[in-house]
Amino acid sequence: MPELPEVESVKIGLNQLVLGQEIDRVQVDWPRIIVGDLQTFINRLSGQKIINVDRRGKYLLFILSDWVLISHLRMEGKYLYKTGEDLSDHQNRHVHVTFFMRDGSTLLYHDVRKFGRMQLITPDQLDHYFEAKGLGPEPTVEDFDISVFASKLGKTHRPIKPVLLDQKLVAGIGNIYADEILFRAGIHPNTPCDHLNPDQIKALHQSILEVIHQAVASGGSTIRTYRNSLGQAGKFQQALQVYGKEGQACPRCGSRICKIKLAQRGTHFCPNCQEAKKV
DNA sequence: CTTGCTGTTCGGAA
DNA sequence: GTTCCGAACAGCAA
Repeated sequence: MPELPEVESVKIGLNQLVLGQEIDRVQVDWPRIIVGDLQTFINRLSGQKIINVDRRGKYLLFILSDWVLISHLRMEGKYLYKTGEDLSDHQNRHVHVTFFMRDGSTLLYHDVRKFGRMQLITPDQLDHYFEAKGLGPEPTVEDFDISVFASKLGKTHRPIKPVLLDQKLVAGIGNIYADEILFRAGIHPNTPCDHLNPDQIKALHQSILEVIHQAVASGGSTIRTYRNSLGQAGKFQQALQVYGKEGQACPRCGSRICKIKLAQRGTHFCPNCQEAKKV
């Protein structure tokens, strides 16, 4: 489910719900969710206080007294917060990790496909963790430098879409926003990166900043099942122009939106507005 | 019933 | 270095 805007919305919701809560104990019903030793994970979380909830790319970061809990929601991970009296969803078969708080409330991790992952690291390992993954800059005006972006694009002949997805040139873009960004920039998803001219790179950089910013402001997109931790759907799906619009009229020129498979991912684009650049 | 599709990431093989 | 494929899973549509 979640790309950067959805994770950001989850982060904001969690900060309203669990800030200052102290974890009493943790129950894990699907051990594969946890990276590293399960018992160590459980032991270390007992007694930890939630100082803050942060985000880097699509990674959710629970800043605890002594540890950082890194949580990746992958396709369908969700957090549900329940007060002490509210036992709904405790028996839900898709709840795989339960955080029992000292005040009796609970934080449930719900993940239908069980693809999500959680890992504990120390605060001083945080920078190294993301550096080791090669995670690119946040798509913000402050962090996302166009000259660095242009330089890296010029070094690869790969099609632009999978490059946007691989998190290394810029963090947080997933399949939905990649298609929307390329449509707004008027660039065909199959265009080799080293064929993009300076105007196209400028348009692409600008589209990345704008689409992600607008999606964050809209609380993300709810395509099938996404909800933030307050149970709210996103609103940006109403602003989508090509994703999931196969066969519909392009909002700019009226051509029919195409859907192809590119790097094993469904890819939507307008064959007229995003014509492949001649090589 | 079967097949193919889905918002992600990782690792192995060609 | 790049690309393809499968794996990790469950549910839904055709």
